[in-house]
Amino acid sequence: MDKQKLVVITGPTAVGKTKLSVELAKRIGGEIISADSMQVYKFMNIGTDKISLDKMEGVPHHLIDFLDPHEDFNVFIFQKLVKEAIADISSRGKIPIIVGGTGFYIQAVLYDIDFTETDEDESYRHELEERAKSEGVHVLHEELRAVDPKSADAIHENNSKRVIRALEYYKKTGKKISDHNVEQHEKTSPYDFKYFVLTDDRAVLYSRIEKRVDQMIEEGLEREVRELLEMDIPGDATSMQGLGYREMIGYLQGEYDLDRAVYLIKRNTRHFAKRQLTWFKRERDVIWIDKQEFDRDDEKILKEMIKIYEQ
RNA sequence: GGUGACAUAGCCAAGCGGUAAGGCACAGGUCUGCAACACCUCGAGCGGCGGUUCAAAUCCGCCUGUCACCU
Repeated sequence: MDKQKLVVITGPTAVGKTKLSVELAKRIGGEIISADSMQVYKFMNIGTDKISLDKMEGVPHHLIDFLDPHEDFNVFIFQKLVKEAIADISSRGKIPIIVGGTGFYIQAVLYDIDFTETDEDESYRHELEERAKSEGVHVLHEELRAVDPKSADAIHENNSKRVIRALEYYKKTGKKISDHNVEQHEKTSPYDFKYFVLTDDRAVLYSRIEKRVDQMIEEGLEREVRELLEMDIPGDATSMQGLGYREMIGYLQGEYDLDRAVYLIKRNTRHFAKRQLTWFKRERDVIWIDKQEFDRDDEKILKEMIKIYEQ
């Protein structure tokens, strides 16, 4: 049986994925699945630059605007929902188009990485988090070295999140996460996919980011964040860690003024874009679309993408 | 015009005679259940010229620039 066809459109934030994806969906008979860790949340529209209903132009969008901001979200949940969405879309004879900038999520789908080996019980993780605070991460890193030296080498000891996860994985499965990673990395994709990564000149990208942040402020990001706080969403919720939200909260709580908040949002978004680019550079099987080479003309870019898609 | 202060990397900033802290930005990178997360790596020889000294970013002189005050 032929593999399921799949199109991925990604790239750094503000590169212009959204508009292009709707147009592509219309031309190839596709539906869009968002691969964005923040656009899943309801009531978070301005800061996540969520696509509006009329801009969807009738193209169905999945995994967007459905989750309450109190809820947690992560790759594992994402992966499960995406599989359902893909099945749903293809059952209707449409092509799933995954659009979004969360590289880790895309990878999880494309290579069907297995995250299911550990259960839901988080008590051991909490215990490790406590110990990291009281005894220091260094101790945990040494413990990791004793059971899984490869991971200890790969994970810097300051990176407590990853040290803890590696330890948790070992405790729960009796296996080394480094071995698991190697296994998963060797997997071939169950899909017949085209993985497009949009990019542009760095300076152009950065100025687009700054312009977009200014726009968000004009559109009322402050009000949006204030309303979320009034809904009693804790500042440390996954949703509130999103770019723009976290910084606005600092401002609303009086830690700094609005100018500082805007500066921080711009800076952090630039950093984010850079990290995204770094991520995609090391991914396999990506097709880079440098907007500069197409005179930043969507029509030319679409033609190129469709040409590649039909191969 | 005069008097005084200051001039150290893209920005902020230590240094006070012994061979340039740190922070931010920028750049590069790691990532397999929080990923819009978390984490790592990374630069100059001190405004210019001359002098003192074994040794000067550090002391002296002149020049240039900036700021402050005065006329």
